[in-house]
Order: sequence, then structure tokens, then C-alpha cells
Amino acid sequence: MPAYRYVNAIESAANGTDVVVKSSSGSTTPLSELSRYVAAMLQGKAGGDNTQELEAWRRAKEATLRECNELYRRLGVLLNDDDVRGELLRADASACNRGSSGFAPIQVRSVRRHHGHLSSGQGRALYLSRKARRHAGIQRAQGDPLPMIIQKSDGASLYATTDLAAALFRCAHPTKHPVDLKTPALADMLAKLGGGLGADRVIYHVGSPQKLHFDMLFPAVHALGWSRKPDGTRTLLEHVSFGSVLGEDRKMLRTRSGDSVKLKELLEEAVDRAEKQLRETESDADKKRGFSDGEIRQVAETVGIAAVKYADLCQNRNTDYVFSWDKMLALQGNTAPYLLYAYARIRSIHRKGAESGSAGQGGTIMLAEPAERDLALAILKFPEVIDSVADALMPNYLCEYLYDLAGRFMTFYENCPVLKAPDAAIAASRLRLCDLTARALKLGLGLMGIRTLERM
RNA sequence: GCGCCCGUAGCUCAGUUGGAUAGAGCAUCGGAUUUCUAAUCCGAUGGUCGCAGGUUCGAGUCCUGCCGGGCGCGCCA
Repeated sequence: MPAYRYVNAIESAANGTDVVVKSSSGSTTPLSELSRYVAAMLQGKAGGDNTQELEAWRRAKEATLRECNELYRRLGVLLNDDDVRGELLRADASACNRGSSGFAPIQVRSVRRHHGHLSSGQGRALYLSRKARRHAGIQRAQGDPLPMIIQKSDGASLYATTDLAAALFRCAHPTKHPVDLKTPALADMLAKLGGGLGADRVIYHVGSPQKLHFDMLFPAVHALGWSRKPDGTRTLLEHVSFGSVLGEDRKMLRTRSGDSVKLKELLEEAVDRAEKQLRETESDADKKRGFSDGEIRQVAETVGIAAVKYADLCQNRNTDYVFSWDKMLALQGNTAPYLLYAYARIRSIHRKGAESGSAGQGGTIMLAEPAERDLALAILKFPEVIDSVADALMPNYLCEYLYDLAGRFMTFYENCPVLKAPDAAIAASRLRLCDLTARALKLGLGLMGIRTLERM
């Protein structure tokens, strides 16, 4: 059972009790006191015996990871438990308790108690200098400092604290990127994590509502000098934001509200629809490929998942988009199945070509027909497109390109017989065009984690 | 109140440093299968690029204002 169901159950149980408090926006937020306590407890700041609670938390975490890993496997995502850095949760805010010296040139100051319901004590925050703020392009009216709170009044650390620690972990490396840490507590933490990753580029793929958070985090990391490498260059920290998924009412679908669509269910539905379509063609005497039941399920699995991945990636990531089952699971038009179909058609030609002995690589490519020329020109654009996608981190450029490439191939396919070409030289030339197209499609789709099919 | 993002065809969206008659999918309508996979192809219909100014030889794209929508703003993540 996924962990969010435990959380939902606890939340509904607590509904209507005195744990419900009013948030600053006027709405009631249940459990805020309790969740604050839990946060402190997990960081060992709550005191008392919490063995039972810690055990419950451990179970919830395990259940969550199990569910995630299952989805990762199905999606071909390579992350596993070794990539989880839960220790960073313990990033200790006390590392900056010794005052501002550890974080120079950033000021660490106490923050005033903001809401009345906090426990006693004072939180602490990083204040970026005016220069650092200006450099980051953060303008705040009347220049009042923008604090990044890294320690709560009860001593617990927050999102910003762990993200700060995580940034250090990702930038630093014992030899490639040694970082001079002025606080022993931080050095200890880093050592325990193996000294850091020494990354050249760190990409934060996080929704756009958190833009402000990164606008504070990155300048802080740079100002602390953590990103500065021995050769004078800096680790690149990038927030690759993406828009929100909206419901039909145009309101944001929120993961934590629990009313969003579950990925698992989405994948099931996608695979079901792909299978239904496949069984339909199999029942048509003219179209049937002669797949076995097992093959049908395998193909449907690949097609369905490809459709979902592609539907998500082909949109400009910055814009919010309205969720629609039909769009997400479409099998016609600008979709993964269209690209997979183009690929399968090419592979089919190669299989038949191999049978008749006309297969072969290399040789001259002749571009006599307009369709041949259009296809060849598209193939030539491939490297340039890959570069721009990597640079701008916009997968939709790649989708747009691949759809265009596949479209040109389809036109070529309809107009230029390959194996039945007028002569052997033309056949060889067209076969080579087919092969180059297939390789571009496979590589491009592969970059988006989409597997190709030899037959579909 | 302050800040960020968005407004393009009936619907969902592209439009990558400003560049030629603004593109695609879906939907609608009409065609194509004795030929390598019809999950395909070809064609048609459909837009005052929210509104008003400005900069420019040239603006969907840049600037200003307005209207409409979304998101965020000191101890949630």
C-alpha cells in the first residue's frame, strides 16, 4: 500500500479534532502542529522515546520506495535505493548555530516569530547580501532582505536546509572539487556521504511554483563558494521548471491533495487501450501480423507506456496543461505510436530485404525524388537538434523533430518503393535512407526513455 | 499589496537569439489499399495571435498600460 494512503488515513482521522489549525491564507490546515513535531522528531530534536513513531515512519518510507521502484522498473527508470539520499534529511541546522562565521559572506540572523502558534525559541535564516540578490535578479520592494530560513524555532531544519546540504553534496568532491568548509559539522556530514558527487551541472527538475526557492538557493550556494571549482569554473545549477497539470476546471492537480490521477492507473489504461487497438488489427485478415497472445501483451506494454511518456514530453514544459485521458493515451497523430510505427515499417523492410539478399549498408545515396530529398534533409538536422535539446533542456524540440522526420518518412514510404525500386542502385540508396531514419528514430526515442519495436 | 508565468483555429497545444503567405494534432468533410505494416497517406474547412499603444525596414515574439486566468510571497515540502 502506498504511503500516501497512510497519511490520508491519519489526516482524515484527525479531521475535526483540535489539531486542525488556520493557515495564513485563511484555510484550515490539519495536522500542522503534529507534522512540525514529526519533523523535529525525525531529526532527533523532539526528545523523549520515539521508537514506535520512528518505526512507523520507516515502514511508510519503505512502502513508498517499494512502490516507486516498481514504477521505475516498469518505466525503465534506472534509479534505485542507492540513489536515495535520505541522510540529507538529517542535514543539521545546528551546523550554522555558531553564528554567521560558517556561512560568510552570507549573514545568518535570527528571524522573528511569524505565526503565533510556534514553539518558543528563534528560527534562523540566511540573508543574501544586496549584491548577491541583484546578481540573482531578485528584486524586492524597498530592498528588504529576502530571508531563506534554514532553522526552525524548535531547532529542526527545513526544505531549504536539506537542499542547501544536497547542493553541497552534489558540487563537492574530495579531489575534483574540494570545498573549504568553515563549519566542522558540515564537513562531517559531507565525509559521511563519501565526499560528494563533484557534478559539473546539476539540473533540478522541479515545478515552477518553487522558482522562488531556487532563486534564493542558487545564489546562496554560489555566495558560499561551494560551487567554485579549482580550475576557476563553477558547477552549473539549473532549475528546469515545468508547468502544472490542470484539471478540467483549470485548477492545479495537486499530488498531496490526493485527487490527482495515479501514474500506475494511467499506465494501466494506456496499455489496455494499446492492447485493444492491437487486437482489433489482429482480427482483420488484411492487417493481422500474426502475433501470439504474449507478443500482443508485450507490444501493448511498450506502446502504452511510450504513449504516456511521449504525451508528457512533447509539450513545452513551461506551460501549464489541461490533463486529458484521451490526449495522454492517444494512438493517432503526433504520438509515440506514430513514431514506433514508422520505425517498425522500416524494420519490416530490412527483414524482407535481408530475405531477398538486397540488404546492405554503405554506398551512394541518390536523391532524385522530392520525398527522398525531404527525408535526407531531415536526417541531416539530427545532430543539431540533439545539441539544442541538451542545451535548452526542452524535450519537446526533440519530439517535434522526430514527428517531422517520421512524417517525411511516411511520405517517402508511400511514394518511393524500396525493395521494388526501378533498379538495384536506387534500392540500395533507399535502403540506406531507411536505415539512417531508423537509427535517428531509435536514438531519439531512446533519449526519452522510449523503447522501439521491431514489429507492431 | 509585491513578484513570476500564461492568453495563438471549435478543443488541446507548437511557434528555439524578431524575418517571407502564423503551424500541428484532435474534431468535421472528401479521397487513396492487386505493390515493402492503412496505428498510414493526400486534400478541404477553420485564426483580428486577449485589448490598446510604442520600438523596428519587419512584432505571436521586444517595451508600456489595461482586461482575463494560474502560481508564489519569512520557520510546509
